Amino acid sequence: MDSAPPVPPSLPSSSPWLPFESRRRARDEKREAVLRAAVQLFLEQGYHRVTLNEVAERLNITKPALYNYFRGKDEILFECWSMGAELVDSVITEINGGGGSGLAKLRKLVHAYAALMATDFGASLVRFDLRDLTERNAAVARASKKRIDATFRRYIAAGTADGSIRPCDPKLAAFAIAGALNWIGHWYRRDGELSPSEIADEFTVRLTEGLATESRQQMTKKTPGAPQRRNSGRTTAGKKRTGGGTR
Amino acid sequence: MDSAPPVPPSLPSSSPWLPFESRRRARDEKREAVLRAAVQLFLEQGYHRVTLNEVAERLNITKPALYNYFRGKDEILFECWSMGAELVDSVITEINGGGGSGLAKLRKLVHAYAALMATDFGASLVRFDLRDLTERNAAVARASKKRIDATFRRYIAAGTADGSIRPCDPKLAAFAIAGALNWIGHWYRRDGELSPSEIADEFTVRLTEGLATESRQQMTKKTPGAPQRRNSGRTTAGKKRTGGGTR
DNA sequence: ACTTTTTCTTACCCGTGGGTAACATATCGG
DNA sequence: CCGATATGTTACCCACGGGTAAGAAAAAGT
Repeated sequence: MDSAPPVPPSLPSSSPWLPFESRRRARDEKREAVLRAAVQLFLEQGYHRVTLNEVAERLNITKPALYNYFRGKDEILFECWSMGAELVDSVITEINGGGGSGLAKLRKLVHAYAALMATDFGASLVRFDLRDLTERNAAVARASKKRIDATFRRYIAAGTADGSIRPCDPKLAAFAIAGALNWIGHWYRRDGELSPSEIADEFTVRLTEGLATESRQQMTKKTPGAPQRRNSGRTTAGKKRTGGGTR
Repeated sequence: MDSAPPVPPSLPSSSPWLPFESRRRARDEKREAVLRAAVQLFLEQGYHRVTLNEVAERLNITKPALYNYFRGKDEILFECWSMGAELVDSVITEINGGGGSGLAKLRKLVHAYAALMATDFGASLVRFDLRDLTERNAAVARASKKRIDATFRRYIAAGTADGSIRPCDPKLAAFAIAGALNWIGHWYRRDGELSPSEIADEFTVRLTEGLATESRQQMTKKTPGAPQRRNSGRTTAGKKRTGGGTR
């Protein structure tokens, strides 16, 4: 729990860094506790119906205490949103780091993203209204969303280029897949019949089976390294400019 | 503004019914005008950020005048939602009336539903928060949503039964398809690059190709006689042709 | 022990916006 | 032309909730 900070034992035990660090950590923990309480309430009742008094009450403090950690209600909302965005970002970084065909990467992303949608911070990505944020924060959030969307399209485009995915419009295919995934955040219930892993597994299959070049077959962990291209023509030629976000 | 009531000149002008009817119709037209203005503002800015004064202002009246037609803000929201629900219901009734395999019916539903998501009242189905309604109205809305979801599952189940759809879990398949469709209501923009019919066509293919037993092949354009926009420009670069601004 | 800094509470402000009351004005049947 | 009904306006109420000021209480530093 408390990993000893790199304090040389030769130093007097009165090192000012330890208290400082522990204090900062305590503060961060409290800050995060606020976010956990807030995100739960926001998802449960909706941002506008949750009062800061309620958030504070759940933490056994009073409303003004919250202002020690956040500038205002909308910043709390934004930080919740950011927590979710960071989760997605780390997933993407992880996948980018690994190898595999475009289809393989897409499947990894679908699987992880589906599981994320079943978490509070993950769901907040799609259930919070960016218009509740300040313009500055909203811009950050929009940029984040755009990067995520671009990742879906990039994997799909890469898949059509390497032959693992049939030719299709990456933009619309990404919309369809991301839409189905995002919607999980709206219907998933902790006390429901479906477990997050069940959902993730099933969606991974269902959302990509229509795209794969290799016809239906068990998609094992190992994606065949050399998928025979049934479309031996210059598949890359069909690649449409996807990168260009017009906005 | 005041379209002359269709009064046949042959009838005696003293018929009590015509004035009554025309009056009631005028009232209904105004009521609907309120809904059109409201749904637009709600989608644009979000329910909680729209004031009744704004709605009234757009109609060149004042806030209390709205109370001649609605009991309160939440009822306006509900009526907007209901307009969308009725559109879906009529689509379903139409499809149920016709024949075809489970897959065929599913495709018709996907196509019509996708197009609906690109309309104001259609989008309101998925972008309004049911928790803003009274408990009574929310119950009605939930029931409606449930019926729609059940229809998706029924078509899928019917498809697996008649062999047009491969075996799968109807519940999760319906979630995936409905999710992708519902998400249209969140990203579609009138001034975007994609026309509603393009979206509907593409989603019809993309969302069902993984389910069909018969492998890929052109699914012929036996799309139902939905009044398609004459925007038959084949290229994806559909111009930002957006006709009549209802304003 | 003392000061200083951080944290939290009590008490309050006040803009906002849904909703209402009272009154004015068309509209209609007769 | 005249009441009755519908429709709309001006002026107001007031609950709600985000945000702040001032100071107590608890840690931390010395």
